[in-house]
Order: sequence, then structure tokens, then C-alpha cells
Amino acid sequence: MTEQASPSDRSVSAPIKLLLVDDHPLVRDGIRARFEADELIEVIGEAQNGQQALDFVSQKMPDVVLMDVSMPVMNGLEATQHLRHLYPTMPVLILSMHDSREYIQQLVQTGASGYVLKDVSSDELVRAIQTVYQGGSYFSAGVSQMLFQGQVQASEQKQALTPREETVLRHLAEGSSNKEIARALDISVRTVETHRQNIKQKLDIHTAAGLARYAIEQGLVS
Amino acid sequence: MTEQASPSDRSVSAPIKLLLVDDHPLVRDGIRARFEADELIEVIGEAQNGQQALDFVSQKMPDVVLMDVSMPVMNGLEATQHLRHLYPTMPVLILSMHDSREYIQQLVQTGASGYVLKDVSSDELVRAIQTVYQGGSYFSAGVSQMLFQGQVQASEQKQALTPREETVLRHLAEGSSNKEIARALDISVRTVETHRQNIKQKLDIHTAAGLARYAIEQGLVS
DNA sequence: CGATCCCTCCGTAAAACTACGTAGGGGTAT
DNA sequence: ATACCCCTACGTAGTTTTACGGAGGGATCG
Repeated sequence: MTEQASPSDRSVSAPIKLLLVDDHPLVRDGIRARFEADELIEVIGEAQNGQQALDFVSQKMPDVVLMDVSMPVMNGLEATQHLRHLYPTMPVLILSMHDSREYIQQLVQTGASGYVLKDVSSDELVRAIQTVYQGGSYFSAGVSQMLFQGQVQASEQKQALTPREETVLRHLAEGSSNKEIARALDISVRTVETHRQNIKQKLDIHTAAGLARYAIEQGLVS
Repeated sequence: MTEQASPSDRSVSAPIKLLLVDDHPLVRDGIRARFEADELIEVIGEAQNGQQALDFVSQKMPDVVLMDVSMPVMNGLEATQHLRHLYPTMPVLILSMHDSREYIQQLVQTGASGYVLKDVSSDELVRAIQTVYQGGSYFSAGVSQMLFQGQVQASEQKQALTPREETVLRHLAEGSSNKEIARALDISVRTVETHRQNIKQKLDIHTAAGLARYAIEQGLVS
């Protein structure tokens, strides 16, 4: 009978206060609609990008943040980093379409409490939210496998790209050749090649197409 | 007082029967939830991919098909082509995340009655459905501009890829080299090269990264 | 049957990319 | 000042991709 809602008496007291972060109104509407009839979860706010999410959290503290990854202005990865820094205990559940390993690992290392793919059912989403609210971790089927596959060597290698490398990668992913990138950035082709080498080594990707794919998944282009 | 519902008396008789085609349960749930309270539109079925959509349409004729583009098994473009062929008058409203020109033009030329981006509001989606049901066309803001920009020269060039070419492109966009693709498909490296050449020529793209980007935009991968 | 398209494979040559190394200059942190 | 990282650039070598050409077998359609 305390005022403070603790995980164990959640179902009989206040619902879980959820902040919804996704740039697609349709997706937000959908999730909101699903939770409207649900007494365990209450959507107390929506945000269209990471920046709005941070603003909202600073005003009304939600219990859980449900976060899309690819968004304009500030993407889910950055937003999660900030959130983790500002509110270390606030659970962030990632809602994403992508199931690539590098992607997920990066987010988990950043501090996400869970990761669900957008092809989950509503019911599974509810379970995931409840789980992270109670301090646990939740990962969709398939996601967890990937995490534990290459965890050992992956945890220390995945290095962040330097700003310049990111620029080169962006151009590359748009379909430019080394020569074109060199012209655009006004540097030598050899330098572009060097950057490309370093990128490939850091990401452990070995084809131009693979790099393009990675860049797009990261939201670096288009 | 006729049994047959005509566009003009829609609001006082039977609601618009809608088929929902999207591979993400969350999106389907969301749209369905939005229309549950709406008496003008009734979701009479859902499909996770183009094949299922065709199957459903052949059994229960919906008034409008709301179709996502990037889906496994059979994507929205193919499905729309088939639908247009089988049921020339059935309105197909495309619901997509992508706003690239080639993309939209291809779909419109295929026979889609409308094209809305996934960042529309629910209300706009309702208007779009009503519009195409009544025989009109509906395009999100921004989309229509693109359509009329480069309409002239674009209408005759963009050739469709053959199934085999699409398969090769898919592998390529996942980051595989020609050698790896050849092994995977059990064909010669030279054949893969030929396919790649033909793809590049058809799409007028000249780098592996560009092809990967195109494939991802088309929803061929991940 | 002829025409056409698709898939398969090859030759040749140039261009681009990959892989590994080295290295100087500039900035920054300790 | 020393160490470290980033950006720049080059050498060399091998591999892959790009670009152009031709060609045979199989399926389909008129």
C-alpha cells in the first residue's frame, strides 16, 4: 500500500509509464492503440526523434523508453547513449527492423536493456516492456543467438569510426568510387583508399557492397 | 437502397472492405486498431507478403488493398503487378517508407492507385483509402512533386530485373563477392559477372556500393 | 518453325579495389 | 616533452570488379 510502485506490485497499482520514440506516426499510433486497452502499460508520451525523446524524459520521467533506431535529427543509438549517461537506471527497449549482428551488439554495449524486431507480435512487445521494467533484459528470438555467438572477440574490437572515416563511408555508400570521393573531398585517391582500408578493418567488412549496407543500416545515408 | 454499395452511398451503407498487407505485425496491429473504431473502413483481412495477399484477394474480394512494399517472399511491386493483371479495377494503395523517385514511378507505372509514406497520420491514411476507393489517386505531399518532375524520360528506361538477376543482386547487397555468390548459387563466376553487368546496365548504376544501396531501397534485402 | 528471352559461360583488357606495409605533420592529452 | 590519435600520402602486389565483346542451350510464344 505504498505510494511508490515497485515492480512486484505493478499489476495492482500504477501502470508502467512508457515513452514511445519512433518517427513513423503510424507505428506510434499502432503501439499506442494496442496499449490503450491494456491496463499494465500507459503511453505517457511520444517523440519523433532522439532529441525530442531526451527533452521529454527530462520533464516527465517514464518508466521505460521504447525506442526506434533509424530516425532523423538524432537516431536511437545516440539517444540511448545520452539516456544511459543521464539516467543510468532507466530501461531502454530498442524496437528495430534490422537484425544484423554488429548493429545489435553496438546498441547493447551502449546500454539498451532489450532489443525487439519490428516483426514481433504485440503480446511479445508487452512481455518485453514488462521484463525490462523489472530490470531484466529482453531480446527477440534470433537476436540473442547473435549476441552470444561472437561475443568474446567482439566486445573489445568494435571500434568507432573517426569523423573523416564516416564521411568517406557516407560517400561510398551513396555509390561513389574512390576517385569520385577523392575529388569531392579534395584529397588523394590513396588517402581515400587508406580510409577505406581502416574502415573495413574496424568493421570487419570486406566488400564495398557490405560497407554500403552497413552505412545504410547505421542511418549514415538516405 | 440497393444492395450494391456504390462510392456515393458508402458512408451510409457497408464500410470499405480493406486488405492489409505488411510484414510487420506491429504496423498491421496499429492500422487495424485505428480502423476498429472507424465505421467507414473495415479490415477484412491481413497478409504478410504479396503471395498471401494474392491468395486472400482470390477468396474474398476487398474493396481496397493497402500494400507495403518491402516484404519477404513477394514484395509489393510484384504483388501490385499481379493484382493489376488479375483485377484491373481493384485499387491498390501503396504504403512505403521510401520516397525515392525511381521507386515511386515504378510503382505508379505498375498500376498503384496511390502512394503514401509511412510518416503520414492516421487521418490522412483514411482520406487516401477513401480517395482510391472512389476511383481517384492519392499521393502524399512530396510524392506528387517527384512524379511530375522527370516523368518524360523516366517512363521508358527503367527495366525490370529478371528473377535470377534479382537473386544475384540480393546476395551482392548482403556483401558477398562474385566468387561467394557463384559458390552459393552453384554457377560460374563469369555468369555472376554477366548478371552483374546486366543489372548495372538496366539500372544505370556503376558501383557495387550503388547496387547495394539500390537493393536495400527496394527492400530486396534485410 | 522462327523469334525472343533467359540463363549459362567464356576471352580480353582496363580500371578499381584489396591488402600489407611505411611515414610525416598536426593536434591533444598526460 | 612524450605519447597517442587522426589525417594525409605513397609503394607494391595481388585480387576483384568493370566493360566490351561473343555464344550455345532451353523455354516460351506466335
